[in-house]
Amino acid sequence: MIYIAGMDDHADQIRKPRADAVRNRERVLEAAKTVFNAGGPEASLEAVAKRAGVGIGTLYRHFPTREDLFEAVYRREVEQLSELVEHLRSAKDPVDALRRWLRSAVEFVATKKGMSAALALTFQSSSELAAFSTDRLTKAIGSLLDRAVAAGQMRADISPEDLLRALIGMCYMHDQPGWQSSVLRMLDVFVDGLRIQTAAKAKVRSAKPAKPSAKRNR
Amino acid sequence: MIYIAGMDDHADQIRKPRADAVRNRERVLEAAKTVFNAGGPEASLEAVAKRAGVGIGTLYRHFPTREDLFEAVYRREVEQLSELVEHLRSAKDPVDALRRWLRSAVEFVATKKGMSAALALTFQSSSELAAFSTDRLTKAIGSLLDRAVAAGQMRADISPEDLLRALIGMCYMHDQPGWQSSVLRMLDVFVDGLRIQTAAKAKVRSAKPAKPSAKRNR
DNA sequence: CAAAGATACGGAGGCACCCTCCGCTTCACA
DNA sequence: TGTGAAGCGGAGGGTGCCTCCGTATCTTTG
Repeated sequence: MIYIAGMDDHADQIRKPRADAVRNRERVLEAAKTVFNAGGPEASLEAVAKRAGVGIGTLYRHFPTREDLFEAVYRREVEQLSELVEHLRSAKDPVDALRRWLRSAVEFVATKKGMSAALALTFQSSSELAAFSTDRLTKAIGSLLDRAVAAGQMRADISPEDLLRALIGMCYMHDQPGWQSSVLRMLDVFVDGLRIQTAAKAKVRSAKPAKPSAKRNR
Repeated sequence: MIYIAGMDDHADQIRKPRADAVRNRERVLEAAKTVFNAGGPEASLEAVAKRAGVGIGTLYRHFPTREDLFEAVYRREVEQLSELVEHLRSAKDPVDALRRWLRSAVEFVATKKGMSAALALTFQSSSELAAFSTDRLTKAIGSLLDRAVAAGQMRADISPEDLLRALIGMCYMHDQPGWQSSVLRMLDVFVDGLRIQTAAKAKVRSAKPAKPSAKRNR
């Protein structure tokens, strides 16, 4: 829902927001996206203000707390991720749909650097973004999970929260070389564990065994 | 290896370390354990010094960096965890041994609060503790894993590093209510996924289904 | 035991960042 | 174009990090 000039509120007339305020807010957001993606969620807010060409006071007026700013930056991203479920709803194999969504999530974290920290907030703070993310992502996973369970292909004793936690946890380790392939492998194991084994498919299912015998000891 | 007074180095005589230095080092360690366990690894070092009844300079002389202090506190803990493997080596079922060790690790994290952060370092820094932990824990897991693989009960395409990463990742979410049972459930799923299914055991194996149908949507 | 070094102590001080507050500027509206 | 509401910037007070060095304390030697 965007406010458009000329879209008169017939109720008490409201002053049009000042142009410079709008502009500055946008600049700060843009700068924050860059800075957070580069330096993680601990990055200096003064650096953000500087990069936005704005006083520190201005930054704090628009986003009173660090979380507010973080939230504004990553809310859209989380939404995008959760909407990915729509595309997968029509897939034939519900287990595979879940697997694919999880992989997309990993891809997402790999691309946007601040993402994993944003997701981690889900289980660590009670900010607004946390609530939002938890809700959206839980529902997203829940719908995939339900379908697979209903089809009798997946055990029913795992909640979406559980799965989300596992996903986020694994992605949180995202700064070692090779983390991505490792996580993908783990997710496959995971999904295999969730699956209800039928006699016909009782064989090990692994998507792409990284290397037949993984390197041991460094 | 502890230095004992009277245990003469026959080489160049070495001055006995000053008593106050030894005492202070110990005090700082003790204080740090408390403070880190309470406030996490970001806790104020000045608070540590204060609690130790020592100047900040003294703290820094003994432990030049935050990591040094953290390492000194948690090295012992990690060692203890890795030694737990010895007890499990004799177990009959190698898969179960692995499962048990993982559970112990979770228990460990639940008890010592700074632990999960210490473990997370493993994949995030290149501190000495990180190297030490990685080495010890990788070997610990590796030995359990190898046994299960050799017995033909577990797939071979997962490395100890992978598993460690998954474990740490899941534990990293350790500050929400109910995390522990959630993680335990996840670990069961995980081990199930690792297992090579035989026709005889092709049934879902779940240790203790938390609640038959886990709460969905909050 | 006393003197002499060697060693360690403490905390002041410089730096970076956090966040608040308020005098000054700029904008929307009339 | 005047005017007050809205917004701006950055000084300033607070906290924590870490370094540096004058002073205090300990070990050793005579």
